[in-house]
Amino acid sequence: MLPSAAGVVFNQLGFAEVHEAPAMEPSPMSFTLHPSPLLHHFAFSPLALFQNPTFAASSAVALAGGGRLASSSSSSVLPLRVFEADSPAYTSHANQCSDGISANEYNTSNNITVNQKSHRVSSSLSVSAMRMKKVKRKVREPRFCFKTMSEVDVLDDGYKWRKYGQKVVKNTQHPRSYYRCTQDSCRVKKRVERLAEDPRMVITTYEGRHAHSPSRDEDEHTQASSSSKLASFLW
DNA sequence: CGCGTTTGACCTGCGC
DNA sequence: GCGCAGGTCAAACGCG
Repeated sequence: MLPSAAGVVFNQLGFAEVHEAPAMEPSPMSFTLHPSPLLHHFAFSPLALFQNPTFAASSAVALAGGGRLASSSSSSVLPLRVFEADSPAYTSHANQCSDGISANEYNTSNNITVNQKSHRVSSSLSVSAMRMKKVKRKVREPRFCFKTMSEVDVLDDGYKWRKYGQKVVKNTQHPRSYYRCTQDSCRVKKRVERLAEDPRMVITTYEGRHAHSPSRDEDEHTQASSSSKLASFLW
């Protein structure tokens, strides 16, 4: 762990982890997310997660998404790392998230090896690497992943998901679940699994980009809070 | 009855 | 070519 701003550390995987102080306290934190032009590339807005009670109750949060994150208890603004689908940085993070490769197993020198081995899963082989192999690959949607400490597997991110599969992944105790957005024309998918090293941590990987707004039916009618306005601004 | 979950079968791509 | 592993499909089932 590399210490950064107060309450925020970058772990070995390069994720920004936001810790409550002390970590035992269950009281929710609130965050201000500064919108980034890159946010719209992703399947959901991290802000919505932070506004969600389930998510906010997590004592530790790690993100690999767009934008900048600022804790309300301090004025410091934490720049989050933004990954594009074909970038090596994204690749390494996506692979680690979705394929359970631990930080110990991973280093930059074996980047290509890891990519090639699991490109079908992550589909984030760099263009040059793909040309090298002269293999035609299906173009995948932008993906990113994050992890949260949570008792529940599926966090409410404002969208409606339908589970379409579950798979036991090799060398892990916990199955990986596959979800698809229930919206007809929407092809966004997400995978949910628990970290092998720490089952308290939930890894969520989003693939694709929603072509619609969140379907939080009743809430939209009953709540006219400024936070929801801000959320819709970000979507 | 409609919608969501479960789960075994099947498909696909990679490494050997 | 074969085996393995991840990803998806779809029928069966459960629940409100």
